[in-house]
Amino acid sequence: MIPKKSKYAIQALKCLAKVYPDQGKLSIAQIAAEENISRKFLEAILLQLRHNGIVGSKMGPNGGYYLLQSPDEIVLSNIIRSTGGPIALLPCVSLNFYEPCEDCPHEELCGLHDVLLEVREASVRILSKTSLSDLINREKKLSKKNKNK
Amino acid sequence: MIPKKSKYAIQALKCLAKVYPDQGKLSIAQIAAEENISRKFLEAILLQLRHNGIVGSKMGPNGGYYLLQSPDEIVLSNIIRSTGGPIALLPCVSLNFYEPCEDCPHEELCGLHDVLLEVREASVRILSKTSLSDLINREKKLSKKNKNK
DNA sequence: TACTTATCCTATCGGATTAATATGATATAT
DNA sequence: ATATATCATATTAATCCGATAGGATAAGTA
Repeated sequence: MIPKKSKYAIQALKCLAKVYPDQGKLSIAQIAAEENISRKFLEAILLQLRHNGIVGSKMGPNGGYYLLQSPDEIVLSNIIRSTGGPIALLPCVSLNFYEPCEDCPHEELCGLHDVLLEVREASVRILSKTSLSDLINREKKLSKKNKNK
Repeated sequence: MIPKKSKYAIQALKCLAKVYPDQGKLSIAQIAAEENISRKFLEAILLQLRHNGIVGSKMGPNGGYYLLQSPDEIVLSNIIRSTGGPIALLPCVSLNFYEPCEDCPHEELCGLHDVLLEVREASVRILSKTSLSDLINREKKLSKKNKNK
């Protein structure tokens, strides 16, 4: 499971992506209201995203946050990792939260390790080819599909 | 991430699978020693696996635990679920730990939900086709590969 | 300059979960 | 009977997560 932090980060970035081209900038308060996220918690999240080079910010009146890359360059795997969310099912197969199993003499001989590597690769494959733009497009399609009913 | 409980369960069942055909039975103490797992913790885990119909047990001297199905019928997804390990990345896409997102008006219109469903399906596809026998076979292959070096 | 608006930053809190233990009851071989 | 093993429930200690507090800093505006 990924933490709420990662989920909120994705939601917030989706908001920023929607206003991207026109020097799109939104304040914490605006995003928090739009997505029903605790204002203070979101503040911490956006700060972290800034430290990870995903968003930029401007202080003062009329300030706010904005994307540093185009919405189709920002992919889910990157967002999840930048906010401390693990993708792998065990630390021993995690890229960013790697920790060896105690008493596993040879990781390379462990069958479970081997299978869970495959699982991680399958997950990352999907998450790293899905960008913010893709997310938005998906929602457009889903909404069309739903109207036809 | 899955809890250690699930990982230990898989290790313990792999032990039982290795002694399966000949009315294979092992005591908690034997498994705990073999796999370096806390004896008492393992006890709780095996109890849970019994309640989930995966192993059977016999009390008293010469007692112990044994598999109730053949090792190639017991798959990883089942073990993980039986020990409380979530596979999905968010509760809203989990089969066994489902919880709707608060303030997500229509789950079916959520792009993230849509993507994470794909991720879960990819993961489950692998985990539900990998049995204890497969795990053991994998380890044999890995060990051969390693000798050739 | 004074004031207001917004981000920056660090510290902290309560609650939940996790991994592990403790304790004693129950069953079954010899 | 006694020793050996599982059964069952309760408790602990540590960690993590989601959220909050409070003040510092920067930038626009009158």
